[in-house]
Amino acid sequence: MIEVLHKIDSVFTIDCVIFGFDEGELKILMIERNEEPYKNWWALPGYYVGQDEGIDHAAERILYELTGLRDIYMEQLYTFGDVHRHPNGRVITVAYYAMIRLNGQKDLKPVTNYARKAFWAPVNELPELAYDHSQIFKKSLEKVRRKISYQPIAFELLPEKFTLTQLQHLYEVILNKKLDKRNFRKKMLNYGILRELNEKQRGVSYRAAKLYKFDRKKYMKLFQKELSFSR
Amino acid sequence: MIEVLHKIDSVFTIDCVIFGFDEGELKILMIERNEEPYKNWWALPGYYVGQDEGIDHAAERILYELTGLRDIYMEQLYTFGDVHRHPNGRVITVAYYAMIRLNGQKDLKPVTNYARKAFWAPVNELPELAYDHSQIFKKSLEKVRRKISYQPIAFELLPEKFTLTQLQHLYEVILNKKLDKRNFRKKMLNYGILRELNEKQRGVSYRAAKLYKFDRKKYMKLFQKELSFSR
DNA sequence: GCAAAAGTGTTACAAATACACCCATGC
DNA sequence: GCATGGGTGTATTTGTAACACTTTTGC
Repeated sequence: MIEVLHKIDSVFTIDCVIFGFDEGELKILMIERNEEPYKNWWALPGYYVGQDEGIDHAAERILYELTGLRDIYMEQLYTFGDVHRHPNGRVITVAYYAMIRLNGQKDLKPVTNYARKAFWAPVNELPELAYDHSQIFKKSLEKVRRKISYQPIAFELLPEKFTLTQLQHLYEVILNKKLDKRNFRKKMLNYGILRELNEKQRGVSYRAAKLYKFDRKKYMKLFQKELSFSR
Repeated sequence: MIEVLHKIDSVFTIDCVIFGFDEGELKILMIERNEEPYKNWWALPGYYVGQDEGIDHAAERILYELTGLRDIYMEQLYTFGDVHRHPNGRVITVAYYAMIRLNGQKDLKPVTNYARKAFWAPVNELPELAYDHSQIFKKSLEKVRRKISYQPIAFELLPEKFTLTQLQHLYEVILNKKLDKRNFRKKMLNYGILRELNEKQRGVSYRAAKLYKFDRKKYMKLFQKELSFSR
């Protein structure tokens, strides 16, 4: 018989990985920290979980306080609990992630002064982040890559109306590979989850493309049939 | 500006979902609790995380203390943090899962007396479990179902040497559907990750089947090529 | 010889891939 | 008229699905 440890309190936080797509680039929502440790460093929006709140709810609250974004549906990614991940001692964090539409630049205004500012950063040009946030970011990018191959999460990132080429570019950016135009369009249209609109692009100096909408209802009907863009 | 909560301690635990396969049934490792709350109830092996240990390490320690099993590689499943999931107050738990081989009945001997005993229970006949463990179990079963469709985790559950029929039965049990014998064998052998042995089943009262081994090296070479048994 | 499971191939259909040219528009 | 991206079809290959009978073995 070995002696059993008794109840031990730990400090507990949430970090949010929020993806956006803008100017043909995949971006991630960052804050600039205004407190020690890692003062002035870039970090994922994250903070302590309250004693009396569920963690899903805490994630939404924290994201709002640090960035001003509300009502973002996030999913849990992973929990990070290395002993030395936080310089002040044992802090366990649950990472959440979401993909959102950047239509017309939603205002990013931290409601606390724990963050000096919040901003979108291209995922390809990130410096080293505070704590183990670089690792958390890396893991969420892998997750998004896997997930986009079988679920229509790409639509969350695009404006409501989009062209097939925009959609394809987004897939290419996330999967980091070129896709064949004809095959991509054939496959996408075959799923039957896009609704063609009676509308075209405007203001482009070349042939205007048709606009499409993601048809959530039709998608829900297929439901089990998962999309596949793995190859 | 709203006021920001300050550091808040939470109680933090790990729960382990361990799958096994025996007598043609999928089983899960349970303990019978010896302490309040939920004294005498069935529960997943789980306990408090130490102040100075990483959570992955804590998972291994806790599984050992409650069941006597050592060196089981577990993966993280999900973190459960509803406010009311634990009657004694706020307790956040990280669930881990693993699939293991039950060769010759490994001894199950709790090293603490927090568990009265540990035992294998068929997944189809579980009663309601302590805390939210029924929910945790349900989520891990879904995960295993998804994962077996694209990764060779089935081999972890079988004895080292097995027949194709045993392998097929395991897939059928986990996926909860019948598979076609000829197609299954064709597909499996085509992957090239099975090594045929110069050995046959013994002690059966019908035509003895060839035995196979999972060839981990060949699998690692394919690596990216994920197995598919989704339909 | 019979019960019980092992073992085996073909055909039909669906999905994925590779591949190149003309079209519409704004300037 | 030219630059730019929009839009389209076919042939090939690959993978999946459906399907039934003979063989081996222990008793």
